[in-house]
Amino acid sequence: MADEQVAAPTKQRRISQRGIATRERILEAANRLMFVRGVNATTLDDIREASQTSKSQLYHHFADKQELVRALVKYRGALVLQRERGGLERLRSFSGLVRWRNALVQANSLNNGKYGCGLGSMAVELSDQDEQARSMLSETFAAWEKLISDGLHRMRDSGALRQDADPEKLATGLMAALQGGYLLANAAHDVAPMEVALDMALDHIKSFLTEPAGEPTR
Amino acid sequence: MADEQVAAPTKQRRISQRGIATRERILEAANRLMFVRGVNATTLDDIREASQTSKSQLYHHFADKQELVRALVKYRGALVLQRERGGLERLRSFSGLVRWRNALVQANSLNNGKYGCGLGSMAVELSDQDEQARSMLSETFAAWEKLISDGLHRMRDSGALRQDADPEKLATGLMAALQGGYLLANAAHDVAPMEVALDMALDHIKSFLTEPAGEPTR
DNA sequence: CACGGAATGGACTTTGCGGTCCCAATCTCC
DNA sequence: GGAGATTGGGACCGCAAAGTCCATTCCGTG
Repeated sequence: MADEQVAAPTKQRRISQRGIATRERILEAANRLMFVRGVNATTLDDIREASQTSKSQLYHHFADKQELVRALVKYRGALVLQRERGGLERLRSFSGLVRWRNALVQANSLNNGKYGCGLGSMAVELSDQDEQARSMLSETFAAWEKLISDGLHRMRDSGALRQDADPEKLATGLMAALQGGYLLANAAHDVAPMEVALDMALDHIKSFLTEPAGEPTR
Repeated sequence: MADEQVAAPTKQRRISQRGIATRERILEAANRLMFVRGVNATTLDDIREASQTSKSQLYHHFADKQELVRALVKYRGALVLQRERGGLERLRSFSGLVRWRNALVQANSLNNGKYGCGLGSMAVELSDQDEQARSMLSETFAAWEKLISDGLHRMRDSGALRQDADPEKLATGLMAALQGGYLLANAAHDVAPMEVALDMALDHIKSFLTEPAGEPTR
């Protein structure tokens, strides 16, 4: 968006392996720090120190803090989607959904509910102040929901889910329960609300099962 | 909490009507600005200007920015609870819940889903950086949920809700759906996800009704 | 109506942090 | 092996925003 590529002779900047590694170190540190402190409360000096780099490196790889944050949105989005793909792309049954729920709950309980969702927190903090970040986050949520709805579609196609179930809406509802659960758990410093929220959403999906399997959610 | 009241002769600071009004003006301005820009992105000068006061007033009424923010947490919490009491304390039927849902959706749709929930946004922004604010917010959420669960208790007592319904869990689930809905709506700049989320939670509650009234949710 | 404390305006100070710059080290390719 | 690039360190700059201070005005009270 900054450079016009027009017909500049050979203007592309070469980038070495070392450079890539540094950039990665910066993003990794930003990811870590901003997860626990929030985006706005994390300074570039914090990141510089944590990533063992220097100011010039930060500005060598990112135009300014906003660009770094945007890169982080992309980075974190990719991480989450990758992780979620692992847990969702083979989803074919309700019990698979329960396992998915349990994994998220367990991960969050390691922090006693603190910090919330890496994407959700950024969405709240950035949506009202960086349109570009907001739209990337919105797309990432959509992709995440699609992983879920694809699984629900498979369940519907295989007959596990009734025909009148709406995978897209069920996925949106589940995502909202997840995000709301993260938020309440973070405020309470306790995973319990997140469990209740996810169980509600799962019960709702369960009500669309063709054979109402009554297994408990954990 | 700052001053020990012990037995100091007559040490309490008198406060005039005018002083109260100014303090109120400051809080009102802070509330407005921080709602749209977020807490950290709003400066004291913004607030000073919007409230038609001066720096000395800000520091006359609040020790520092953190104290102002904490006062805002209390202020906003009181506003929300007051508003919600109006919509929930007479709750006795499922259709009352639907009306409550519609009011929230409509209010949020006026902003096209932007800004989210005044309490939820603060919870995300502050939970990881101000323990006192976090715990106040957590208590406010609990009080809000109690307004809901009280209504559900009344519904259960009157026989509208089955005995095996758990009002507290239903209320937590509904609150999570609401907060998650706000979050997704804010990221998408579209109320739709909030509607889907609330409808899911309401459907879940509906599944506990004794006579499954089939009226649509709007 | 005078006195004291509260309320107010706004200039001033301080500081944290984003952003710039320059020089050195290291790499790459001929 | 040397020219020209990229990578790197870190001092420095500038500004915006938090926070201080004091002179002045307002107002309730004896």
